[in-house]
Amino acid sequence: MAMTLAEELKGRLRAGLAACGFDEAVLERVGVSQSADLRFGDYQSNAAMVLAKEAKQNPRALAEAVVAKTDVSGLAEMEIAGPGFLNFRVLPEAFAKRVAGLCGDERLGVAQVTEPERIVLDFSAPNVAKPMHVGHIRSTIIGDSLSRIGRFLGHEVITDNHLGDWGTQFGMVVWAWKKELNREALEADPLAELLRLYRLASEGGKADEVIREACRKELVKLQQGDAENFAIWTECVGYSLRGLERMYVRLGVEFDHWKGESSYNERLQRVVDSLIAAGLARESNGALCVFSSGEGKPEEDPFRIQKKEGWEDNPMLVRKSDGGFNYATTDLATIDFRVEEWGAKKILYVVDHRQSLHFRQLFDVARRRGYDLDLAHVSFGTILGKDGKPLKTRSGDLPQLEDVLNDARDAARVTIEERSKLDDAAEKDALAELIGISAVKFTELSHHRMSDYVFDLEKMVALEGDTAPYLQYSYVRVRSIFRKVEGEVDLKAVAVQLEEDAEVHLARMLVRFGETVPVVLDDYRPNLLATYLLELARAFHSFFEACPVLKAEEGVRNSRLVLCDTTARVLEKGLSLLGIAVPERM
RNA sequence: GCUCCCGUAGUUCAACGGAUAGAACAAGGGUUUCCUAAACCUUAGAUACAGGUUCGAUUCCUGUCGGGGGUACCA
Repeated sequence: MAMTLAEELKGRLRAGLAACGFDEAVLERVGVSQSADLRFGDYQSNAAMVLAKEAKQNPRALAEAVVAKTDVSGLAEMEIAGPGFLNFRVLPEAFAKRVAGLCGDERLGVAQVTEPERIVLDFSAPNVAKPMHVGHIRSTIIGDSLSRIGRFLGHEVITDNHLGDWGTQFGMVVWAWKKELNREALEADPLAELLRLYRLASEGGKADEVIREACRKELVKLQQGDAENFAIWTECVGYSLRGLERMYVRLGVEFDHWKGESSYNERLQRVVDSLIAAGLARESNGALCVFSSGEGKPEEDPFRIQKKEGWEDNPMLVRKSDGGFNYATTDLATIDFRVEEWGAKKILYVVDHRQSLHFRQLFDVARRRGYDLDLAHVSFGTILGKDGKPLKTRSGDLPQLEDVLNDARDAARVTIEERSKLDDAAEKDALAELIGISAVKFTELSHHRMSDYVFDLEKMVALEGDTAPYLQYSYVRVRSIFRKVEGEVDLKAVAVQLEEDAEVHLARMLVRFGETVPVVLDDYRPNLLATYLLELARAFHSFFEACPVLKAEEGVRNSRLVLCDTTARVLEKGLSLLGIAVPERM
């Protein structure tokens, strides 16, 4: 029922085209989109240019005919521009009507999807043996935001933290644990001791093949059910989970499930058996592998690769020559589980783009096993240092996430001391935590997920410009107005009137919320929502400077209060979809 | 070698195939007896290169150059 302005205009335009004699099939392809530049109106359509070409007519002549037959009265003014664009300039009263509608609308103009999907969202997935580092924020923050947006749009989203609790790093930790564990250190600071053990094995393994081999053997023993290794593993996981939970609480991220790789252990043999039975896997160099299906061109085949000698096989290993399983096996078992137990129709993996080949192989094998599933790798770029080079996971020198969050909080605390209106120290501390973490999250979400991301803590916590605090501040400014309103105002009964440019523009931005949120899921791009919110906040701040609210004559005042209230609600909702909360004062 | 991703102002980032490529930071100039100046207003400044498709290309295709990733027992 909540039709957006773009949809309403599209309907009017199609009716006009029908009146010009175009048939249904043609009308289906006609769209109306937001204009990038307001000089060309609010919305535009290229229908006349497209249709004129097909009908071999003059586009501007066709446009003239369409304008004559299209009724946009009460909604917009139509004009023809450039090579034949149909531009719609929305009338202030139409915006006013829309804003009044938002006033009583819980969903703020965002329609529910007509066909809800059951979507499994796999994100964050840190390794359990190590503390979270900055490299984990992309998946965690993007995934969390996508889950919130998916749910708001009406999808059934199942979030799952697919912990790395069963891989090679555990062979390393177990090996080092047996050799070097310091019980006292473990009791004093379990995560630090676990990290020490991991590094010991990691560094040792780099230099010494014997150590690498020993670690692999410990892993195989663990995976085959060795009691001692399992006991060590259980203890390690317990410590790690407590540390991880603390981070997720701070980040405000929750999961429906924490099903780590280990929970699929008993399924692995079955997966492998079924692959063999289906003729999909065979042995090669001691390992069990899935090879190319032979369909398609070799350069598009994830199982083929060209080396100097020509095209060679590039198989996916499902069992190593030492008998251990690897994560391809686990991922296949995980797909089985998600389909069988959760009825998944779609699975999204929010994972680093470096794993794209793995996912291409995985998805192809799933297809060959007969699944008709929508599988998507929501990949993202690398985190870079200020030198422009990737922060390498293996260096061991990545800043830990906890330190980053603390630094952000502390930087926010300094700014608060300088500028805040608050005086209570505890309140300032809480605000610092909120603003610091919001700033980190928003920095992440305002970037296109595919671009490499320069990690610059100073800029992240600068707290000015295109940042979360800018948005939060605009919310605070609105709330401040409402604390000073005298008397009760029934906003739903107000006649909204838009006179000033700043009012019209703010209304325009408010109305666009309903057109913005749904497109985020088209290509899994929270940054589109982040960008929209910045633009909305900018419109509000300009309005705030140009249009006094409380001092205005009552009718104007009430109309502006509606704009203010709707702005606050859209900001609050939009930020919450990004996983960011708003303060009442700052 | 093959393959995937990325090349946009000095810097960090935007831009469903649309019109004169938007912001922010940094730089310059202004705004506060007035609802929170973490703000507003304002001045400068960019699509790596060469072709192609198109009425129209930052966007799609081809090639070149540059950066990063992946390329069988790591995840």
